[in-house]
Amino acid sequence: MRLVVARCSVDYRGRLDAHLPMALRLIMVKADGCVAIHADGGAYKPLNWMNAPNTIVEDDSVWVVSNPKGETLTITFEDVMADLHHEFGTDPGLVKDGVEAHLQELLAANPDHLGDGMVLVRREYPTDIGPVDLLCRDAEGNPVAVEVKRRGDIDGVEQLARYLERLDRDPMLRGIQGMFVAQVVKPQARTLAEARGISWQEVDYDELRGIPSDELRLF
Amino acid sequence: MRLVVARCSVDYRGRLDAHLPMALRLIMVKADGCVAIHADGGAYKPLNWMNAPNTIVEDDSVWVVSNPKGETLTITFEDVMADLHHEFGTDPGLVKDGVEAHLQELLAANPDHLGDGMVLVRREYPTDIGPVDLLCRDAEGNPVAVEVKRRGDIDGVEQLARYLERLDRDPMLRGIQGMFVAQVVKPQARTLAEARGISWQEVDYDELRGIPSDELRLF
DNA sequence: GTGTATATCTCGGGG
DNA sequence: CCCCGAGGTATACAC
Repeated sequence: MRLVVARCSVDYRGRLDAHLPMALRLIMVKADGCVAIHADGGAYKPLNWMNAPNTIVEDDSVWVVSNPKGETLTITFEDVMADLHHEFGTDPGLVKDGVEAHLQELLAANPDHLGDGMVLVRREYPTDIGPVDLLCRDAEGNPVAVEVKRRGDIDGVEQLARYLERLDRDPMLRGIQGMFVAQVVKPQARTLAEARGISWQEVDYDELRGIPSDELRLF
Repeated sequence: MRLVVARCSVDYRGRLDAHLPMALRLIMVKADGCVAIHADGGAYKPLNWMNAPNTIVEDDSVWVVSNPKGETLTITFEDVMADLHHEFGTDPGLVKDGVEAHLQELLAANPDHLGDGMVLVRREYPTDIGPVDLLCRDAEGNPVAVEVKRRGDIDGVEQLARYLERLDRDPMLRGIQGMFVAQVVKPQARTLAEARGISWQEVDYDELRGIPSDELRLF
């Protein structure tokens, strides 16, 4: 990784045009060739960047970074305060816990949490436009398609509605109900779900995690 | 901005749990207190981060970064290869051109581009689920709701369909037509639009920019 | 490769 | 403050 602290101006031409006036900034060049221009604030997103793969041409006080799509990032240097280089090697990588996939696993192991007598038929039940998260049957044996999200937004309701439209065509699943499940279901999503005849439910991740995996199946 | 190159392990506890094993990385601390841990690859997104506002407690070889929401980022150092500090000052900021808002302005100024005799009624016409980009009337005086996107994806068609559903309930707008406009309309979006009875159109940004602002209104 | 869904999304605007 | 939409979204994964 190369780190350059310098006064510079930057121009990006590509999917849009963007210009950065001359100022002191950090230029970060990673081993894969990607470049990011950081100001001294504003979360982790750089002011400007260029992802790998790309080629960097250093000419005197100007760098031109270009990629195969024809986008270019031009950095014009005025003053270089620091310029250092370190070899990091490949990173062992990140271990995550608590994302949607895990929420889905927990609900699959504890379908009762979604309603008394609810049983799991299949996770990732396929349709011709993609898999629905959980296919269940309720206490009366009626089919229920469950869409799981960490954040319950309007898009997720649309997604579930598209699945339901397809699933309902299957004679085995005729009259299938939809259930939208998330840690937080946003107001817009609630309204749309209700308008579409889809029930919604908020679940607590920590509470779910506290439940031992489906003790009810062990009787 | 403070830049530390060091062997470290990192643990984040908050919206999810995440762990980074010991390895050589860059720790970037910006003037507003936000912290980002970068590996030597993987675009501009850091492996781990914590946004401002937060407090950093440096204790021997361990940093604990915490924010008001109760999230914590713990960095354990083994070897520090570099540690430098620079004052950047506030950045003059980015100038952008070519995003959706500008496309919408250009079309609002030149509704004829969307069809002969098309006139603008209002930009950002409100509905109870959000504003539609442009409300127009065609040469026959029939209402047309226009959704403008830079990239014409399936989501945009869904969005327009939702607006149309609401707008059609207004007696003044009964029978309203939909028009989906983007620089590129993806095949899936075309198919969905046609299935929904929504017309679609691709527009050229540079061509639009070349048109002087609505000369047809000056007759 | 395109298409689809997720994200500790980030960022900005409006109520 | 939250809600909502856009993004040069980036990223992973299926087809």
